[in-house]
Amino acid sequence: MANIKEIARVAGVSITTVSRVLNNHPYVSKEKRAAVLHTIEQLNYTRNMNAVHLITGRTKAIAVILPYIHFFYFSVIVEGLAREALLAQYRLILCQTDYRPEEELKVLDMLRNKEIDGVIIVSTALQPEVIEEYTAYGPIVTCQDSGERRFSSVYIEHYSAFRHGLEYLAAKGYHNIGYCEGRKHGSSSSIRQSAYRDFLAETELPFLEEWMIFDCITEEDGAAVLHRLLNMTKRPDAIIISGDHVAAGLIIEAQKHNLRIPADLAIIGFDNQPIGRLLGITTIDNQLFEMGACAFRIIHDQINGDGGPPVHLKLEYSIIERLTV
Amino acid sequence: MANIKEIARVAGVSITTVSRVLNNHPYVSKEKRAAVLHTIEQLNYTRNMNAVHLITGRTKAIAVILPYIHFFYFSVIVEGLAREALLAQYRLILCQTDYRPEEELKVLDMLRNKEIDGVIIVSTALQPEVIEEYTAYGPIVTCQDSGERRFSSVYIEHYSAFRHGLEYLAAKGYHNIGYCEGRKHGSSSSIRQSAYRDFLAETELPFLEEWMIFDCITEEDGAAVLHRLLNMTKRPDAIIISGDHVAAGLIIEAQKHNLRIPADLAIIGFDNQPIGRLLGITTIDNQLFEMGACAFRIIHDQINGDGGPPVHLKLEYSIIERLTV
DNA sequence: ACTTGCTGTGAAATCCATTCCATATTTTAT
DNA sequence: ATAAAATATGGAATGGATTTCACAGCAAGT
Repeated sequence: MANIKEIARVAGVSITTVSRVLNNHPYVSKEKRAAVLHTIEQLNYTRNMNAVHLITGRTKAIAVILPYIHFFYFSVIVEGLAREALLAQYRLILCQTDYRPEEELKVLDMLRNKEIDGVIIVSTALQPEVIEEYTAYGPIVTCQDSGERRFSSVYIEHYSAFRHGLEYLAAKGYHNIGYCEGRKHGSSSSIRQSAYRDFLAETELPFLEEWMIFDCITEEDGAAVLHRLLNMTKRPDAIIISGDHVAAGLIIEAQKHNLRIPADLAIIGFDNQPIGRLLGITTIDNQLFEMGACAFRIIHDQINGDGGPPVHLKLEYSIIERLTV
Repeated sequence: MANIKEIARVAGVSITTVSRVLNNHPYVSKEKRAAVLHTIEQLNYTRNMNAVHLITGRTKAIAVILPYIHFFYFSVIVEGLAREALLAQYRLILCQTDYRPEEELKVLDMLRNKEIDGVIIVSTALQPEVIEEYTAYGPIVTCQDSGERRFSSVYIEHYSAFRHGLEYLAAKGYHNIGYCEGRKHGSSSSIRQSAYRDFLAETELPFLEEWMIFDCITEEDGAAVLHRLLNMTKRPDAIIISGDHVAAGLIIEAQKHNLRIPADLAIIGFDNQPIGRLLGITTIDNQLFEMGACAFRIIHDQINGDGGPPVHLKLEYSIIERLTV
């Protein structure tokens, strides 16, 4: 396979000149440029990018850490990332780590290894302190609210968004409010739990341990929630659910059992998913696509700019009123 | 930043010895190994992987070409890919190309550039002939039925699967069968269209141009389909829809308009999505996760094995009978 | 006529690890 | 005791580009 040296030899110029042509540098005469381009064509030459990466110390690649890709939440964020990456001609390395810390650390090590120019953490099992140690090796952006860390973040305020949802339900006259969550442990999950507990405590609304339902990941988990609700001696009259698809599961199952929404059970979801739009689910929009897009733009700026202080960008959520409250 | 030379100097050994330790090669004395490891620790050294990639000519990275990630179909295939990639300790480079040929070609060029060890094409706008030209530079696997090409593939037989669905509807007594498709142009889309036309022609069932409905991508497109159906003078009594989420949109909208499923309209979907399970949609399961997993295993074998002839792996689909037919 | 600045060109250093080859020492087999 | 094999180690070539530096020629400014 031809290399730059070969091109130089055949074209009768120096290696430097070939490199200049390759990189569109000035100060190459028309004749030599043409000769080089012709030789490149003729020998079917392409640059070995690994050599370029080695000498430049850049790869135009960014790693994305997330646990799974086939969840709506993650896939929309990645969609936002990918759109911007395409525009900026960067590569995204999808590092699906299943929330395994050792795998996530391997990805951060890629930053030390110079394999990548930055890391975008969509969701992680790692502590912020651990992530901070890697800021020495390159820019890192999270899509979680991690406080004033040495790495950047794009986030919505889950505490506030969640409370807003609860206040909305309370204002509509619902006083027995349940709560559905995905993972029990997890940074934004914990924030939402505190918001829930704090709100109920402050407003002196009833709090039952069994009204906090965890591990609701899929549509079918949502359907299962209905049966748990039906078996309760005291049942909530409203429920806040992280994920419209889970809410959809609950609603569809509720229809089968003639439970009226919102008369018997009010529901507010999250993520503003298409299925929620269709079913008329009242939801909290958290700008997932925009979050991905912003995360990319931030890291891109940090890679190509001054590499100044970390950016903390708060996105605004909004409650979309529909028919389930 | 420390490099291997520095480690060798400080540890008082040769560069070769450091490399041996790094790569777990035999023939290094306990003492020297310990000294090297200690120095590595002390100087906080890590390999520059770009140098490794350059000299070895391998990157343990595989590019994945697809148009969007936030569609169920693609995200589940990628989930399958990612699981296997994690096991094999390979990196996936997500190349979301929006079906732009020029971007897809750039990805294939990465194979020439030695940036990646292989390419998995989940869905593409390129012609098979174009893809074949790149097989010279490394292994390529598609998740589409492309015939006996010089690149590998994992696929289900869309023609046969689609006909099977139609036969199933016909056998159940439905004779006016409509058809909902995502993109009008596209390789598996065209195959399904032929299957539809062929079947109707052969069985002499009624064929109306307006019963072929295209650009049904989202749940909401599915809902829109209902309104098109309602406005038809002659309406199909059954419909086959590529994508359960689109079917779900149609079904949910149908409920709102008191159209009974399947009495007024039978529906068969594709992909065996969770939302379909929940709504009891009869569907054709096309093993998306498995398709991704197999695609990865095939390319992994080709990279690390003999690099023999292309593999063409056919996966079996199955009709899952539920309540909408 | 003379400095300054721009254009054009190439030699050589650099990025950093892997690996082939040569050599030295020690162990095992005959 | 001696040949053969295994262990241990390092020198130097290699992979393929970018970039700094030095220098030459030529046009413009004073």
